[in-house]
Amino acid sequence: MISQTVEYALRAVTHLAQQSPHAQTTEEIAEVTRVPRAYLSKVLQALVRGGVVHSQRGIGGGMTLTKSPAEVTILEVVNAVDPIQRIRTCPLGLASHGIHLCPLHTRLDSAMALVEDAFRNSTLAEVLAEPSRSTPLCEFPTVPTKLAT
Amino acid sequence: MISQTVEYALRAVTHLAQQSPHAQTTEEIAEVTRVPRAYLSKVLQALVRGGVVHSQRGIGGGMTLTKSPAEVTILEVVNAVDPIQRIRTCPLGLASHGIHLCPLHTRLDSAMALVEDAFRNSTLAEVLAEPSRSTPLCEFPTVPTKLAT
DNA sequence: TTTATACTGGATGTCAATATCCAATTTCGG
DNA sequence: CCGAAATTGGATATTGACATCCAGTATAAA
Repeated sequence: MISQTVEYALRAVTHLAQQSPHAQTTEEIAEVTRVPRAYLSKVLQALVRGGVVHSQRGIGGGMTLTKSPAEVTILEVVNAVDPIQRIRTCPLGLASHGIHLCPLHTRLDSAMALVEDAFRNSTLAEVLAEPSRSTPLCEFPTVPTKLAT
Repeated sequence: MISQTVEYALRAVTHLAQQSPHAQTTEEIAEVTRVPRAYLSKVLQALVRGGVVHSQRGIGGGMTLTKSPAEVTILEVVNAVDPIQRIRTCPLGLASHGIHLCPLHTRLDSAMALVEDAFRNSTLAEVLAEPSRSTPLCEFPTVPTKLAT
């Protein structure tokens, strides 16, 4: 349902948000997010083309978010690499269904709309701010507990 | 997002529901639903294994729903051919996230849950009964007729 | 200006989803 | 029983998603 590429992209921008506004190299991101380095570079390229991420070559360069984490939605990230496929015309090519989908495809598209809305209403800042027992990408709790590992 | 296989499966069971309880051959379903015949037979096999569809060989045989259209949910059909992938453990394999997903993956899984719920609360009978300008799988508006069962 | 660093783009490889084909099997009706 | 109808299962393409590799290019710093 959620492609591997989307999963990778979200991990990458989450790390960029955590380190914002400091640039991170592809290599650094790959290690923290456990994404294959070579493939990650392709995913990041898509994010750059999508305007979500800025890239800077050369020493001291790397990747940064183009906006603050509070302004980047999950949906923007998803759309940059693997857009949600909404059903806009009848998949069977039935002319009479062209604009007004039949009940079946209306339901399927509604489900896609639910996902789109959920992603639209979620920002990277919210993901990082949410109190939780675990921190995104991080093996250990940010707030130390007396629980031994 | 929604795989081609799921789309095909839903078209097939929709047609079976429309013709319920009369058996339909793979060939008949393929024509109406515009699904490649050979591939459709594989999809139907999955539906049979999933208990959604019953198959009968030989002359006069074909495919029928195992239950009435009112009892078959979209989710059952989806689960039979390409189950919704819920996120149950941390995709990064972080031990500390094992059971309690981080906020990022919690959000992604919630979106999948939304889809699952939408599909669970939709039956084939509802899809067929819903007033609409177009009828599932049918090119022309259905003319209200007296049905003999 | 030189050099190390880091992204970019193209070529290529791998694998699962999609799709096709056919022989084998079951079943009904004559 | 026999033959036609219909599904089943296995073998085999084809395609796109995922992944790797490397030469080329841009950039900061010395």
